[in-house]
Amino acid sequence: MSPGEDGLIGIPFPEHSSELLSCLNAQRRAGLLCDLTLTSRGTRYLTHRSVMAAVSIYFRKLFGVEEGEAGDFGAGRRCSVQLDCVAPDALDALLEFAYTATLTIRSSGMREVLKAAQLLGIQCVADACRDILGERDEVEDRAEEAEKVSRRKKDRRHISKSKSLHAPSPPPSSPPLECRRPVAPVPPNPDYEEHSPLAGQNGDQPGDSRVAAPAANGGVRWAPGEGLLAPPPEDGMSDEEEDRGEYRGGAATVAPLPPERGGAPGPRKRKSQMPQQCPVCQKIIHGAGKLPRHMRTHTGEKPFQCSACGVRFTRNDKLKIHMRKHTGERPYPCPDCPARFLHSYDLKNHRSLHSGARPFECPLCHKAFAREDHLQRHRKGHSCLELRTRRPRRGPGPGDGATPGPHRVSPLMDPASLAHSSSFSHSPQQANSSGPPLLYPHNSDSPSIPFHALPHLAQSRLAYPGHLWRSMGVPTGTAGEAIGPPSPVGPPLTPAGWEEEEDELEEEEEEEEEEE
DNA sequence: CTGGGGAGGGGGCCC
DNA sequence: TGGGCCCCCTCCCCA
Repeated sequence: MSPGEDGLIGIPFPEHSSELLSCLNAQRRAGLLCDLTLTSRGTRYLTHRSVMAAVSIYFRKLFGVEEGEAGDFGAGRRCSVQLDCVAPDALDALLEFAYTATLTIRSSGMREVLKAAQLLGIQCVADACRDILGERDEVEDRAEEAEKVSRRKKDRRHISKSKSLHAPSPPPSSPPLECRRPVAPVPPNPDYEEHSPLAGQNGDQPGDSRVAAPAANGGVRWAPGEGLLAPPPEDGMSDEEEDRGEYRGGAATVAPLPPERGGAPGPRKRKSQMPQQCPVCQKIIHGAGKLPRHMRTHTGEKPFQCSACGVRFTRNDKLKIHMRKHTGERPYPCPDCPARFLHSYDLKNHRSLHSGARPFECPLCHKAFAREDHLQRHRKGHSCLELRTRRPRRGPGPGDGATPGPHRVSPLMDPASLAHSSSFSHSPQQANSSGPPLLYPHNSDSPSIPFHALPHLAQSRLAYPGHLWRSMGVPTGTAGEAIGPPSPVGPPLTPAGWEEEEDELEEEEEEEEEEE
């Protein structure tokens, strides 16, 4: 915190967003405070306009949220929307998704949900369905190509620094990704007009606002960087295509994302070792066959049970290690003492005790640690904050904070380095861990959205569900790729404002290094 | 607050 | 392509 400045501290409540969503869902199920009635082929669904506007481009446009005017849909007025072009099951699934962040659908209904998601402008759902169906979004291709270029540039950096708090410069070699406001609805398309969600429908409740949205609204789809696009020809989604999802049959709550994320454009073809994106947390999972393993962290499925004590595990290799406790096997003996360990990494940590090596030094108080996680824990505590002094810029010798050992420790206690720390990952468990004020979950390997990319949310300090970000059409590339207006982020969100100057200098240096 | 052990999860390599 | 195995990182818990 700057001297003499009444710095603001953002206290994270990681559970808030999920609890909020859960509460809203309970209200929806109870019909409480529902100000929107959706009707699909005779089936009515009560819901909340604000929620639908949050997840759906279509409803955002319909309610005038984009233009900042609620029009006839102002607060306190109920309205109904007829969505006969959306199958009831698909609409139900989308509503469940909106309130639970989980899409539960049957493979056979995937295409209906895809159509509904495209009609309503729920991009992330459309993405997931499209991926399962083995279809490709050309707009996404371009975005991913740009992301790939940028990611390569970032990978060149040995210090992972998040620039999420600073307005990034677009990579010169990559086309800028823009988060544009949707343009005006496209002219009516005869093919879509006849099943436009809203055409010619009346409200059916007292006080309802009559919805007479342009017919073409129902036939649009949203894609980042493209505004609202004319609907693709129906043959663009050939019914002859087989479902190629990895979760075939029965209800699918998860969906594998395209291996092309970050990969080569062109026809959809899985490449070995190609990264896949988790449809739940949007995390990129590297390695063939690793996505199902990762998905079990979301589903809680633990198919591997210990025959001795009944403890269950998500992974076979973890069960194998666990079994060592029963067998007494400790395959990693210390050559310097009788100690034996279950894990190789434990042995590695242990051996550093013998050597006395403390390669992990706090750049602020210069205290050295044998283990990196201990250093991280130390830095998360407050003891070091009070001792912080300006870090020596760069230079040789111990304590310079640049290269304190075999592992290069992120030298600054700035938001960027904090964001890089695992405390700011997507994992709710990790996010629960105590730490300095954080802004939103972010991991340099994860597709997080910089705050400034969404100026209307820039004042918020809460983590925002990923599906909402994506549904807003914001490119979910790595931080620094979504190009938005100049950051309106106002008050300092962390007590690290005094380091901003250093950060800027360091960024300049890094840019110079890149140019070299 | 720190040291140490254990566990969860991701990535690489190989089959 | 998926799974096994291993290594590594990080977090949690306890002393």
